[in-house]
Amino acid sequence: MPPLTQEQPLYRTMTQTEQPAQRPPRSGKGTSSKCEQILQSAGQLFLQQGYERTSMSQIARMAGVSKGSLYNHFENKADLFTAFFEERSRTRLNTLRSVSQAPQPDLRTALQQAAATIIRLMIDPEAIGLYRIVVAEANEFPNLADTLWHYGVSRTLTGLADWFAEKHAAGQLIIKDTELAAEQFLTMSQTRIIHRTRLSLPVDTSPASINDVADMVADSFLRMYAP
Amino acid sequence: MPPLTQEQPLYRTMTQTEQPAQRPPRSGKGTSSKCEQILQSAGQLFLQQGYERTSMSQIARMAGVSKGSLYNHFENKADLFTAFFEERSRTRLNTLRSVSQAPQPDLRTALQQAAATIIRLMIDPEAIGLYRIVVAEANEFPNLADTLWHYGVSRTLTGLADWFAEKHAAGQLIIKDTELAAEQFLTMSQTRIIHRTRLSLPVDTSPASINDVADMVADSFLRMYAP
Amino acid sequence: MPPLTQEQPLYRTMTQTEQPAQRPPRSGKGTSSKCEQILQSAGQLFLQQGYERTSMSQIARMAGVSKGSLYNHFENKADLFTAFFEERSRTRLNTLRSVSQAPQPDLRTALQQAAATIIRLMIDPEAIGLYRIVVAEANEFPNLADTLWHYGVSRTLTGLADWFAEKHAAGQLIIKDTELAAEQFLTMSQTRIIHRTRLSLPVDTSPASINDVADMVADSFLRMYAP
Amino acid sequence: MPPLTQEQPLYRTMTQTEQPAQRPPRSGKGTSSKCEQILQSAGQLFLQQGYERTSMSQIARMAGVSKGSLYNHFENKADLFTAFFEERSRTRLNTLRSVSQAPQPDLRTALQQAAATIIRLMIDPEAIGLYRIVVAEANEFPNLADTLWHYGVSRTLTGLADWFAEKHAAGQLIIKDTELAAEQFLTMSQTRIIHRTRLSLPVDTSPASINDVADMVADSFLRMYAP
DNA sequence: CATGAATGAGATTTCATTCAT
DNA sequence: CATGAATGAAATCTCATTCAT
Repeated sequence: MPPLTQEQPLYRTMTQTEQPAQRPPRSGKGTSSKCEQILQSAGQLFLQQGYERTSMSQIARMAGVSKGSLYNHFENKADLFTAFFEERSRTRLNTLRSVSQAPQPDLRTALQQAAATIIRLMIDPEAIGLYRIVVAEANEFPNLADTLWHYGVSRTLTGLADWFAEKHAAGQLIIKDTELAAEQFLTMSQTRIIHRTRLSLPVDTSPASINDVADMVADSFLRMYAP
Repeated sequence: MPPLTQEQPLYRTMTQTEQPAQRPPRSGKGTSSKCEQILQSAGQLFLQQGYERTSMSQIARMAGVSKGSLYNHFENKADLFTAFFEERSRTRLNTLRSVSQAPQPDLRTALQQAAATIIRLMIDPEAIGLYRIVVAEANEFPNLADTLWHYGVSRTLTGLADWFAEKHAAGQLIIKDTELAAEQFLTMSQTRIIHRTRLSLPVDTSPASINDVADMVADSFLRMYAP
Repeated sequence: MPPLTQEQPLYRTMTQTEQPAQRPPRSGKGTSSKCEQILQSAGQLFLQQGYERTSMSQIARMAGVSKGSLYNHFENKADLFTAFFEERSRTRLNTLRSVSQAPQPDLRTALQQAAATIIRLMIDPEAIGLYRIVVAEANEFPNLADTLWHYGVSRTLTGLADWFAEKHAAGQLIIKDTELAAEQFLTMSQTRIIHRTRLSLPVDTSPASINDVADMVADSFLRMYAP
Repeated sequence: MPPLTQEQPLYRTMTQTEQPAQRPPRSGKGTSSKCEQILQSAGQLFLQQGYERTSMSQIARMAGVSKGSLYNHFENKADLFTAFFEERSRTRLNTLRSVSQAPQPDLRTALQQAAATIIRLMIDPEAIGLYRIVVAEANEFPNLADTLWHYGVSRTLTGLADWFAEKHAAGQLIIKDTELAAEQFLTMSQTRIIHRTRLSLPVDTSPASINDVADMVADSFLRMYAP
């Protein structure tokens, strides 16, 4: 049996605008529950153990299907993996979109809440798992980063930038490059808690601790951009 | 402008004092070139491919030794892996220590140079590889993060914090919590370039681009902490 | 992460009454000839060479299947080993049951025939092999002795004891403890021939020699228990 | 009562006269303590784990010598193994010799004590281990059985036979073939306790239990051979 | 489509033995 | 003699994938 010789880079990096193919479960039959079942189990295992440590047998066993069935729905392990990743990125990360949509009378409060929301969302075990997978497989599956960026970061940045533009127009903030500001805001929100959680370092993730960091982010941001 | 709220007691971050065991190459016989040869090859492969994708046969082949020899020097694959990681962390990451030691007449220039240095060091392929490994194996090898923190982050933070304390004493900066400030500085320096490099996303790593981010970091930091 | 190294004693000793699990060949699909083929080859090799000296590759080669197939049918080498042992014990040792069932007019002749039958059955190469395996692996696989006892010794003893009870009731023998008498009869039958065969010592196993020992057993037994 | 039929010429049992080579530790240097140290450790491991499961590294480690030293004293693993077995057989099994040497006024008591002594000596863990090794390696190391027989069984049988001859001459027993009687006595002593201990089956080895079996042996023997 | 037995390559690890020092 | 690093063969077991049913 010829083994797959897949040392080649495999996947071309997408541009940020390119839309990842919305995989239909290979047949227009709709939401083939078996397919979802497989993706569900695969996801749990991939997120916990990573790509290499997860075997097709494990997935089949957990999904309650035969090993052969996996190959009826997905070409191979890599295909199942990317399908899982896109599905999870789509369904999970779009929650980040609404970071800046809860209106607050006070600007500082609004900023603080936005930062706190970002922190909470990004230390969720699933978000942490997706991040780890992207970083771990950056060489073998460069496309994952595109997917993550597309569904996760990109929307968040756009949302924040738009919001900052409004505040700039309203005279509450003075920001020339709103997109850079958005990136700064997002980066600063990762101070301490998100960073350490990604490394599995011991860290205080209590609401109080999250609020402290969010306070710091809001204050620093205002010092940087308040009139 | 609202004052920065960083009164919190700074929860215990890590066992910063705890010293990871300085592995002797199993015999005090000196530098045991075979051992280093193995570590060298293992390092190259682990950094490129990660833990699971790297096989002991590959390592033996590249090091020019027999498979059995690997097990005369290291108990098993995991042992070799952690030995490699500690050795590389020690020899490579201590360069981060000197981030803030080049004296500059101008404070802003000094800050900018520090940020630029951080960026340059952290997008070095080896530093990126070490980070990826820690994140990828955070579940299986939680100790890696401790090692990385000990040899890399901890020293940098202490160096920055000491420097900021001097500037505070000199009246050039107003910083109550110098350690938090150091963490902010380090986090902000990761904006855009480091972040995207870690994800293998296309990114401009030219000196000009690095300078731009460093400028931003310096300016923002001054806004946050200048008198 | 290295797999768990399970040096632990593996198998708990059964009680004598507990019935060894009647392994189905993992699927009720019938007689799964592949499975039997494997067991057949494994048996031949285990009996000749013992557990440690027999390799899975050898078994696969002799059975004409791939190495991987062995692990589709049996969890590991130890599992295959115990499966083989139970199957052989069941199919081979139950012949011992009928030791005392050939009716003879003369009691002494009957006893002599019984002893001769025991000797013949127990110096059969396969029975010798099974005994050697049990003794050799008594520490690593304590369950084997239970199996051997269950399928081999236990039935023989019961058969003999029942027979002696009949003769006692008929006044031909005076035996209080029929079970002890059965054990004595069985032990005495092992004098010289069985004993030395087990040790691979040179020994005369001719029918004449067997008859001599059987005579001795019958005579001694009658001296001990005749009225 | 039919007379015991033991007229047969007693086929040649073994090379009882043949003396196993008394290995000198390869150099006339006397009792090279290192050699004994190695044999001691090897013995412990071989007895516990058997031949195949014991590695040369284990032996070297336990003996506190280097692996290379093993090969300075013994040609290879098999050589070390047989050397161990002969040394242990010599030093341990000769205790069996004195089975019948404690004089007792009462013949029945003397027989009972002899049987009890045999049982006690043969369920000693070391004796059990030696027996298991012989049986386990009967194919690979047929010589072990010779050694065991020479140092263990042969002497015991001769001692018993001589003793029985005395009693025959004294008119206390009527035994034509004293050697066969000795073999019967030895075999009967193995009933229940020794047998089951060799198989690691649960068995009562209390002094009371040993006395019961010894009583049974003495009584049976007297019934067989008393005038 | 679903199944699960079959496969063969390759993974980690062990081990008896050698040899230069 | 003693040492211990080095070796290469072989052991057990895993895994992605295929294919007949």
